[in-house]
Amino acid sequence: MDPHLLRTFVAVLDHRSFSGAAAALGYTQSAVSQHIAALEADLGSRLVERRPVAPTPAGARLLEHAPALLLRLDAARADIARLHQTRPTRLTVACSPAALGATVAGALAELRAVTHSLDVEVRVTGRDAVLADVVAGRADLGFVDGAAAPSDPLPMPDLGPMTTLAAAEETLAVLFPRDHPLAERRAVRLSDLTQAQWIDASDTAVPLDRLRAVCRAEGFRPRIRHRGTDLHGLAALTAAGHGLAALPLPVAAALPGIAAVPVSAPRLVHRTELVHPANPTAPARQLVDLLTTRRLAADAGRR
Amino acid sequence: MDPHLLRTFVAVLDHRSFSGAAAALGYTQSAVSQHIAALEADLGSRLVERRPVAPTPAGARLLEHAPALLLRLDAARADIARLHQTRPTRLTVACSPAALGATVAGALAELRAVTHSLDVEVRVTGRDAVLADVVAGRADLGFVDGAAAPSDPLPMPDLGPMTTLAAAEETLAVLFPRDHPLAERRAVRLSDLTQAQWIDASDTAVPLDRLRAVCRAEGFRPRIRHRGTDLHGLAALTAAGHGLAALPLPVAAALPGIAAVPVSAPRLVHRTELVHPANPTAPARQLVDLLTTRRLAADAGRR
DNA sequence: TTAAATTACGTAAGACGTAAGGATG
DNA sequence: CATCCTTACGTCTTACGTAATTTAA
Repeated sequence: MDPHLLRTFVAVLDHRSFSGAAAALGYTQSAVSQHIAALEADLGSRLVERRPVAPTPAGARLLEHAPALLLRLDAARADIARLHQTRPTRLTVACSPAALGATVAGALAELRAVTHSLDVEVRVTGRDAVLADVVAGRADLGFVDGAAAPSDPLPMPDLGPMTTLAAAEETLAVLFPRDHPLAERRAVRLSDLTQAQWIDASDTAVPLDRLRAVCRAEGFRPRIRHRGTDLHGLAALTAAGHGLAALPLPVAAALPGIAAVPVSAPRLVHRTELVHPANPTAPARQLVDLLTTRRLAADAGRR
Repeated sequence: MDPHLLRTFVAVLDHRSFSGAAAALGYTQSAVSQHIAALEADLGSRLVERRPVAPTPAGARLLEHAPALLLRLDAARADIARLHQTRPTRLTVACSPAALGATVAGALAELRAVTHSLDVEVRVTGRDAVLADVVAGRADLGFVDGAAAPSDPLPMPDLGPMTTLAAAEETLAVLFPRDHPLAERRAVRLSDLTQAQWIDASDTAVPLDRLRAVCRAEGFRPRIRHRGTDLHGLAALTAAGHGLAALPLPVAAALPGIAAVPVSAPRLVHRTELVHPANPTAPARQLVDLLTTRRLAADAGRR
């Protein structure tokens, strides 16, 4: 199970094609064919159904492991690379769309005010890509968002030594089209909406399986899928009646054409967490410190 | 980062010797030396200090990833192997020592009574080895134990698609020597014992870092280390005054020469969880079903 | 018939063992 | 000086590309 073979395996199933994967990876078709054959020989099962290209049951099992494995391999490499990097003058922040709210933007502004000649780059990507970027060292730190019980941490996959820090907690809201019967409500119960039409926008809004988990309920069946990280596009889909979506209230309230209604039950918040490697880069540590002291100040002020 | 190279890397640091690792892995010293050199060239850092053999900082980082990576590689292989296995006539159960209490033993007995010609094997190992055995397919399922708040799950590392099931909850107890001042108490507060002398017996008793985690306190400093899975030996160490240990009360009460005192605060239980792959073998599923119906019966009886 | 995967085969790189060479306690 | 790691080198295996062959929509 050479990582190269796993990488081509994943690419083949992503592209649903041997030749497509070959082009993407810079191999010839033949090499890709040999890779898959080698993996299948090694594991003693057919992994890929050909024409059309699709995973066999064994291939499906392998697909549950291979991406995580490749990610952690990158994480190991990045962890070591961080050791002999010289103190960098650039801070790269990976961020999921709903995490880029006032708290995060404000903290970044404060950081730029405090530091001189610090080049800050913000990459807005899907939730999984944030973690992947941080873990593989393509970003110094990341902000991920999700729904959770108040002061409960978000679940994170185990990809090596990482530290998380609560960055913000906001009211969770549901996006309705303006003419929806519930749009005028002061609040809605999420558990009443399990049978509603939802938009599967796992990169942008709170993923539906997360809603299922925090509500401990089935349902939240998607009607349409939204790819990408475009909040306005998502709002447009909701406004046009394609389905509902869950977002933090401050973000949702600023979106045009929709009604944002706070969630009253179960008691949930929208949570943003900062995640960074256990051995962060210097500017990353600076931002972490800044957010920590901010939180301490806020906590003190609240008393 | 070929898995073979990672494997020798781990072996070298385990054995603190190139030649020792070579013997263990069936290579020549030379091959091991070349493996390490190849890894170091690939990652661009020295990973191993020689004479004496020890990890460099970069090597230490890699050591946080390599074992998990290798384990998951085994997990992937085992997951696929389970697919084309024929319905087996043997059930292999991996079990940590404190998990093998009345509930687990009883369930196994019931299973043997119900099934004909089922060969059951129980492997008692350390906590981590239970997971490794299950994940790598050396056991059909495992029982792990630990301390937790009532009805809270034990934390599990993410090693792929796995299912856990609460198997038993028992009172948590601390082992004292008979002549200890607290030995006659009806109950003790764990939080009062952070400064006591403890035995580091992470394979057998509740690991000290787990106690720190559930108490949210520092302390529980080990005085002596106990390796292996021998409950009676552990009791002997405690009886001789080497230090305290935490175990489930039913197990602890049966040990000779010591006093077992229930823990009253923080509110904690000793928890045993069954862990099995998402695609379990047939007899594993049978045992899971048996335990589930048992729990349902117990829950019904309690009302 | 044609797009697409497999097989055959040649070259070049890599992996491992043997054995000689260094370093270190 | 003895132990243990490294380097040099020879052999065998493996990986990949080119090109011919087979397969399936």
